[in-house]
Amino acid sequence: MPQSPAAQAGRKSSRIQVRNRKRILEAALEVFSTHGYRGATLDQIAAEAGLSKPNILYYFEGKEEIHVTLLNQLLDAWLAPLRAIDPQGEPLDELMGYVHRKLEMSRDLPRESRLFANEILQGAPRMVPHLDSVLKPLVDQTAAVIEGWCVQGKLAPVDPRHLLFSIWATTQHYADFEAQVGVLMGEVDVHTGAAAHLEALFRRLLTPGLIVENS
Amino acid sequence: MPQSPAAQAGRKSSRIQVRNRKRILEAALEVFSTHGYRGATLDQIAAEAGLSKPNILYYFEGKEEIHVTLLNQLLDAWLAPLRAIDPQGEPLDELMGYVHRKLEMSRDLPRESRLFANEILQGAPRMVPHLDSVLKPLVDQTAAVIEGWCVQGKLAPVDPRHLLFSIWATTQHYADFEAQVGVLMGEVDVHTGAAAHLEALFRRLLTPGLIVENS
DNA sequence: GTCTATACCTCGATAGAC
DNA sequence: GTCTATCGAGGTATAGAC
Repeated sequence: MPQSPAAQAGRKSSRIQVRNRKRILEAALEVFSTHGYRGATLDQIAAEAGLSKPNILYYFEGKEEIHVTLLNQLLDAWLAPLRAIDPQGEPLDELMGYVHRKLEMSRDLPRESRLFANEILQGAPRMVPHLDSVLKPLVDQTAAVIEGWCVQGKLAPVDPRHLLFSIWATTQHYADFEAQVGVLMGEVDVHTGAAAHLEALFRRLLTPGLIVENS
Repeated sequence: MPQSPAAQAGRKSSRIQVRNRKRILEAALEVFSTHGYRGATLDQIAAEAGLSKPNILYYFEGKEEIHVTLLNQLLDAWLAPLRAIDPQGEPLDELMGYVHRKLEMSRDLPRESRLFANEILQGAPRMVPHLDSVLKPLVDQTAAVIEGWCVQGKLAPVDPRHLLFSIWATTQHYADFEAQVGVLMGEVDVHTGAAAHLEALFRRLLTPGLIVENS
């Protein structure tokens, strides 16, 4: 009597099982990110994955488990640039590097961005525990580092958390609101313009000792 | 044979009809903004409005018409601060005033913010025509004004459209991602801190002639 | 492991009494 | 104008053959 892979926690999986789970999650990312949790259907995911609907449910207990698995699995990669900030590095370089890496992620991984945006926008019903246990400690830690840089005078005084919000908001905007950006910018190279703009925006904010030029 | 109010285009409406349509739209704003279009149900809207489900459908042709009506009706109020930018005013004051008005709208009208965010995030299927006919001309016009200010040296050189994106993204972030902001900031006064942060962020970007202090 | 068939439910919309 | 009752589509999930 074969047990569903969804139920067998620690058991070893065959290559085909691993491959199918991957295909399902890839398809689910595509569908959930464009239609939201409620708007996505198992039919769409099955079609996208090239499997039958019952076969999907052989690998996952249900729609919700697919979604939660996806969120938790992608959060690590999504937060990698934040973890990569080096407390020993040059403060301005570290933060500007973070801005540009986040912007590149919006360009290269827009589906991930929209997946999280959809979830948080609706109150993060399936992610609050994870936000609390994973994101919050990481942000607290990073905030302390930035705070230290400010005290040392390596950065202009800034509230670390609001700074992070601004970086997230401005960079992810290009992925999350792409429909609107597309209408307003037409066919121009959005990414290059955005990179230059955000470079100016955050460098001016963070550079210590800026004053108005005497004329 | 009574005709549904939904069908009678130009006919005069009774006071009770006006009131009920208002109650339905108010309820719909609450429900659509927290669950998205697909996640919202007529049952929820009916319960929120204190009416029965068929009664809702006496006033509107269907779920979609309620949503479209809501979007088109609220877009005007939502864009008011942008229209309020005065080409004759002091450039820096006009733009900083816009930033603060947008931030106050995120605090006072978070449901409107999330309603639009949900819609645009999923490709704005029911709003692209309106974005094109209403938002785009307004943005083009405002961009020209800002461009002029830059040429006159009243502002630091800046791409007007990316500037607007940054203002929208940073201010609306506090409404759209409130669930995440709440987890990361706890019970502190978010609005006051955000206002101070955005004041610094955009004033530094836009002030002409900033240089690094000689020490 | 994967399929067809189907049970069962939720939801949008309608019928028809009042 | 508003209600109860209900239809039919579409959705998640399961049964059971292969």
